[in-house]
Amino acid sequence: MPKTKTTASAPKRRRADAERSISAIVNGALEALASDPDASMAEIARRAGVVRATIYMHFPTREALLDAVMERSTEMVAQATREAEPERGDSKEALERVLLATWEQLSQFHSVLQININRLSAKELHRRHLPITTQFVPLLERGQAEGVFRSDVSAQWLIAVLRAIVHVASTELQAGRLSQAEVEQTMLTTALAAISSPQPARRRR
Amino acid sequence: MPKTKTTASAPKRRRADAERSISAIVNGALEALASDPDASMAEIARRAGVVRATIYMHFPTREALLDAVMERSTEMVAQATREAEPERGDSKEALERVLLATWEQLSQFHSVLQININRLSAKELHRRHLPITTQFVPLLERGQAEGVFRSDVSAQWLIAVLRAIVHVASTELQAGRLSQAEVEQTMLTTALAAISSPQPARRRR
DNA sequence: CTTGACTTGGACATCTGTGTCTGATTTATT
DNA sequence: AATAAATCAGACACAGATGTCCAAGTCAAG
Repeated sequence: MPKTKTTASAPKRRRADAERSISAIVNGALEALASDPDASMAEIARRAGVVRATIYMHFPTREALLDAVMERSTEMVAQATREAEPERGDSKEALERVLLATWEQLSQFHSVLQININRLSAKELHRRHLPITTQFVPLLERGQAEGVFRSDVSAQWLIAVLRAIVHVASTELQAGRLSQAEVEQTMLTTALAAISSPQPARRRR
Repeated sequence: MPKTKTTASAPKRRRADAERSISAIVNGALEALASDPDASMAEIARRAGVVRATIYMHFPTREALLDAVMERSTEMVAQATREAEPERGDSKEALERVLLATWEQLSQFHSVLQININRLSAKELHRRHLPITTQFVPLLERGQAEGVFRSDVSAQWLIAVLRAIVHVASTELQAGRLSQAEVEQTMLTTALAAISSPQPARRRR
């Protein structure tokens, strides 16, 4: 019985061990590329506990594998973002919540991001990040409408800035120039400062 | 060959055409790497109007050439920064002035930066950027002392944030998501917002 | 002008990585 | 147990890049 309530539009019926291999490969790739952005297919295969030819059984080319890796990465971040419920509650709090959630994921994937910055055009990169970035749009626009986030620049720009700040926080942490303890706070205050609407006479409570 | 580590302070007496070749090569490399971060030595030679072997006459290895390219790039940015006089005048104005100056340079070198992000460790990268970054320190610390820039985070962090913002502005411009006209203003306001000291009880008049 | 530094053009060896193929073997499914 | 799918192990062709080398020619400097 094809109990195929599987994923997207292409439910290839594969054997169970094939499925296992595929995820082992993608995981291995993730692992290998994290430590070396130019990791070869051989190295990836090694980490996946698989022979190189097996990779080509499922991914016609290296590019295809990288695509799969990227899709998986973005999906995980998108998932985490979604679970942080960007639409719920106070704008600022929601933003902090979501930033923290994506933040944790990003540490794993910052090298994959680097890879994709290099191999994809800026346009393509942007397109593939949509599953993540689009989730921020309603949040930011709501905040803008409420006067909480600044409206003199586009929501798109705010998103770009946020991403940059999260990324730089990750970098500074890894470089040891920020301690584990202070990163999150630092990141959040800076992010908030960067996108908050200038307060002519806002009263804190 | 007892080649003692020749730094900038060891001006080998070369013939005039050698000097010419060297700068042609570095320029060609800059040009080639800008359009393709993985440009081969052959491609670089072609752009420099030189034969491949000539490159090896002056740079023992590809890495050495990349180092030279990087040094030149950072020196140019450092120069532009210096000329913007980071220490002069009102903190905020000085910062804007300096940011605009480096901003113009960065558009040329953002691909070189990418290359170095990949080939160098974060520590090494940071070290080589010192000629630029150190120039920001006095400016930012002065601003912090004046209460203009926020002091609840380190000046180092502020620098990292500024760099990220400049970089993202460059990216957004190239992607066409910001117009030539609005980039600079957007960048400046965001940068200022990100690092300005929070006004706890600023009163409107 | 003469010498030596520099460049050219090309050949060459070497290396690394990708992608293909094949035959033997294991494994999942029915 | 039978069958087909998947993996393994290893060889192979191919491409591209790096770095070396050399013989001949060109150019700058004394």
